[in-house]
Amino acid sequence: MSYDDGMTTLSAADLELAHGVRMAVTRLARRLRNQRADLSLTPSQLSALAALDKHGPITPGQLADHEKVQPPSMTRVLGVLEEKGLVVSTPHPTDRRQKVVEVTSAAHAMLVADRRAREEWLASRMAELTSAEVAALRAATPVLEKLIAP
Amino acid sequence: MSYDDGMTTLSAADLELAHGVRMAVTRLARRLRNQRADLSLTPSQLSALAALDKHGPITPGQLADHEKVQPPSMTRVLGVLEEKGLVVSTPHPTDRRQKVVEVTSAAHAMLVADRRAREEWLASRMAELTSAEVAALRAATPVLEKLIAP
DNA sequence: TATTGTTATACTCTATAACTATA
DNA sequence: TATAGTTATAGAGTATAACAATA
Repeated sequence: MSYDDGMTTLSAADLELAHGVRMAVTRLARRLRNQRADLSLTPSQLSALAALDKHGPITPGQLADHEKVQPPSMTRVLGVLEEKGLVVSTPHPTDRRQKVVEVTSAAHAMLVADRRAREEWLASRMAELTSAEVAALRAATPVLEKLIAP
Repeated sequence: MSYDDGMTTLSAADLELAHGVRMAVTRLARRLRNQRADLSLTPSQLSALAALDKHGPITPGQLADHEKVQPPSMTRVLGVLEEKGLVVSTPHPTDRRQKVVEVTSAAHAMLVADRRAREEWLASRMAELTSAEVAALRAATPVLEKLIAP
């Protein structure tokens, strides 16, 4: 593959492989999303809950920053999630203006089960591959991760 | 890889590979989405425009079905796209209740340029891979496509 | 005085219901 | 009478502005 320093032009072969990778990755990601069970949450609610599960107990302001929404929007999202018993809030240990929210164990279990179900779907699809195809997939996974890196 | 006929249990190794593939594919797809230029369109508008570009001149009703929205919603989306000069509508050739909408050449060029830019970004990322890594990617692409199929 | 979070209010997007034109 | 599309209206969701509590 040619080296692109911003001055040279990418070769047609480079772009053709990039096209194939983009199409395959984009479509498989969509298929995986479609396998998601109906959790009766809006995209914003699910995204906030997953971020909270991943980044541990944080304040609503920090979560709003992470999710790139305004604080009043996060107030509403957290209100719904708390009503559903998916998050709980506790007073901030040192600053009484703030509070700290975290996912409940029920919400964590729900998220884990959902990820697991999608991975089981993918594994069952992979069960129809030849061993050479599985090997190709295994070899490519770290390469895909490397593309994501920076 | 073990064969899953719906009765046997998936092995831990199967699920581990599925986990790695899911993570890599999901994250790379997100990175690719983030590379999208700001086209000043809402997700619904962009999705409808892309579907219209792909599936040729069709009626608003067909487009609403494809996009899984109600006809009145599509009326509004198409109104915006028409105002922006991205779609044009013509009378239906045989049924005067219907009409046919299609993307303008400007909109088509915009979509092509946007895809091209994302593929150039990906190609520039791939330029930092070793030739063995590129080969692994090339070998895995048809496998990813096979997983999507149905 | 500055900051965190909430409440008040407006705007956007999509849905259902009602309407118009045509088959 | 049934169908395609539009208009009227309501329900979510998010934003900005104003407010209350605390640092």
